[in-house]
Amino acid sequence: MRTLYIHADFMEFEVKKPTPMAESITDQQKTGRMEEVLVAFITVEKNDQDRVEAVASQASADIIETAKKVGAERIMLYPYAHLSPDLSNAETGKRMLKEMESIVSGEGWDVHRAPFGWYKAFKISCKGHPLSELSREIAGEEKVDAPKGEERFIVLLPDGTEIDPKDFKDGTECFQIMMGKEALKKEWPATGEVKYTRLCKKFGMNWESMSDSGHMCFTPKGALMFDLAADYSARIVNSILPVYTVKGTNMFALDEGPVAEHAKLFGDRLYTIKGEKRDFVLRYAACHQQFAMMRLWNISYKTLPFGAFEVADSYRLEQSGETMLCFRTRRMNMPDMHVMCKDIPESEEWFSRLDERIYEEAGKLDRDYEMLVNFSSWNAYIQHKDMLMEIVRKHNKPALLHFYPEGINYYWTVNIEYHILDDMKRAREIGTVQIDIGNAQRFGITYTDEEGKKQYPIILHTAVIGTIERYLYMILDTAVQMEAKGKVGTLPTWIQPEQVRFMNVTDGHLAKAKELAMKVQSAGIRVSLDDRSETVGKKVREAKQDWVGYAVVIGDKEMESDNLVVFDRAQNKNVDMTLAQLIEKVRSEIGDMPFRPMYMPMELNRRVDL
RNA sequence: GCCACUGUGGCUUAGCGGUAUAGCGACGCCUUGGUAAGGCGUAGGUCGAGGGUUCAAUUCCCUCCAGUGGCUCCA
Repeated sequence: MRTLYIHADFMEFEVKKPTPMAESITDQQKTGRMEEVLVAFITVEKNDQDRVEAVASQASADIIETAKKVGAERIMLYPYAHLSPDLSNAETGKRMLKEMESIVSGEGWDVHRAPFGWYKAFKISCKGHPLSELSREIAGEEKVDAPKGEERFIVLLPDGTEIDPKDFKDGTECFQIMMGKEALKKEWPATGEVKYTRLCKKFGMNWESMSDSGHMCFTPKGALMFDLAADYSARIVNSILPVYTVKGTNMFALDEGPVAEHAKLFGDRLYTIKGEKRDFVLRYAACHQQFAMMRLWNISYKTLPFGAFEVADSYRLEQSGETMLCFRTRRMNMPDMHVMCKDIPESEEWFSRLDERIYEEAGKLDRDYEMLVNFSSWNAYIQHKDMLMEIVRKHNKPALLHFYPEGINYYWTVNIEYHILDDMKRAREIGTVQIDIGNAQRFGITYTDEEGKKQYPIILHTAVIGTIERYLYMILDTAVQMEAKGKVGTLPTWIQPEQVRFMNVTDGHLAKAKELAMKVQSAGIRVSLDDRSETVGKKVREAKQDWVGYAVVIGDKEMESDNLVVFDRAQNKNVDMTLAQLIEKVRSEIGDMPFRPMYMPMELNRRVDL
């Protein structure tokens, strides 16, 4: 259906002569006039024929909403065949208009339906304000997954008690805020100034204005941090179980059955592109690729469980007004692992282990999670209750259980969203783990069991540190919160773009500074050299602004002695140490975290201003 | 997507019906300086895009685009 709305001072019409499909009308119905009216010109299309009720209710709702918004007092429904080349048959058209008339009047509106199938003359006076003319296309999609029943929430305590969220007053601030938002539909608390974007800019993480909304670009510092986080995500999964690392494409044809089915379950937010012959969906996680590969693998029960892993560029068409730097993007990078398990008990065992690791990784950044546990049905809760109780007891914290309306065919049965409380007092989901019982069958992934029979594995989905972007968000937010407490904001040493910077006092000290920098660099540390002809004060100022971990001035004193005066950002003071001690200190802080060399020249004199 | 606000050189920004501030940065010269900005100078902008009102629009109005905040959404 296509519609055109005009908010008018008045609208009047008069029928001229009938067309062959004209409805029979009385003399009284041959003219009509309304004032302060929203006129809806309506074209019923062929597509609407098999779903008159859905279209009529959607269109009526939209008309009423618009009428309220513009402040119209009355509504006129005006059949108007000229908005579409693809008309429905006359029967459908008449039925649609009558249906809409009854819905709109049922809502208490003064409504007038102009006769169908007559040539009419009309006079209209459009108000001309911005919303006074609007057009719509109404698809009237049948809601395939129409929720049956209500969603509900329960707070599950470590002692096994189940509490209604509105009666639960304990738990962390994060838990209360998450519960308020999710279960009690409370508004977020008032937010302060958004501070993390300052750090995004400082470290070169920005929107790319020449792309679609929600696409980020990273200049060298950000690119380096990004890659280090991605390296780390790979290291984590490989330390958990045997992992097959793969690389895939990011687009899949929508005419492939499993892809289409999976897409349907994902709902809107699909990012699609047109190809030459086929239409494609951009993957919203690594699922497609890994499942498409694994359906071809010969898997024995002896090799289970194992993981498949990729840092997958993933795409979701988030609403444009909803994008948020490093947190909600249309293109994101998900370190996505799927764990193939032979049965439910094995999947629960590994679900628990992944949960543990997810908490551990937040802990390494001094952050803590609260759990939002989603169930696709009450039965799923009963089925996994023992596992969940074990998890809740282990963390000794409540979990907010969310039950989706029954009867929706989700691929997962249970998933946990792990939320942190950020500087703006918002609960933000970072990590996740899910149990998937649907996709093995959908994609035809099987393993051979002890008796030589084909079985469908249970698949766990997990992003242990969340998307790379969100992990960076958590790191930057942690730094923002340090500053909020009056401390100097720092990044963990391993992910600092520049761990050490040397700066010479005069030209005469440059060779020495460079020599020391090279030594530090060869120890596997990112080091820069401020060789510009600037004053020491200025160099130090900029080193501090750049959040360099350790800054060392090289002058006459350092020419003569091995002792260095090192500015230590974390302590925010100067510390005396030798070069060997400095190297040892930085290396031990990096520990066994990933290392990459700098993504830009060592010498500041050579650097362009980014 | 909806509502509100914002959009001025690479960045931060002043201003306003008569084509525009300043700082940082860049570039040049001087300065060889010891832990958060050394000095002087030069270049760089058709004030987000399009349309309208006007003798004249960066300034007022409309539309669009982009960003920010809130809402909604987040199988």
